[in-house]
Amino acid sequence: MPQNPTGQRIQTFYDRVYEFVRGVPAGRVVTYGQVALELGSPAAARAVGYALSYLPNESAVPWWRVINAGGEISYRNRGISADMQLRLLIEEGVAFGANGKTDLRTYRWWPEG
DNA sequence: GAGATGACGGGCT
DNA sequence: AAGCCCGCCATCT
Repeated sequence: MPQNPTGQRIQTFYDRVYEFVRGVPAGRVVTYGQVALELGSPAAARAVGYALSYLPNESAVPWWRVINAGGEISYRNRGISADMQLRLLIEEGVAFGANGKTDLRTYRWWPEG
């Protein structure tokens, strides 16, 4: 983990991504761009996805509740992980249509609200 | 410091 | 509607 000269732990952008995502309740979702926005870097959606790519599937951080702006599962069909994400969300009550999309107006979560 | 990397996003064809 | 293209960002070499 990165540290400053005095040995104190530096909170990187990635750390802040994990912190924010941990606050997303079951049955709700957020988008990559939204997380970036909430963290103060509106255009860092890509970096958000990159940060989540380092998490193991069994992470305490609910990475599966983060989807793209189109209401779809991303992950580029990389192995079984995309299927796992879809399954986990459905188990939590997030409905997906035959087009593979969910309704963000219904399931999107915003902090403090 | 320049170049590469990506689970993105929006605009244009 | 489905791609393609390009800008953006944090990190790592």
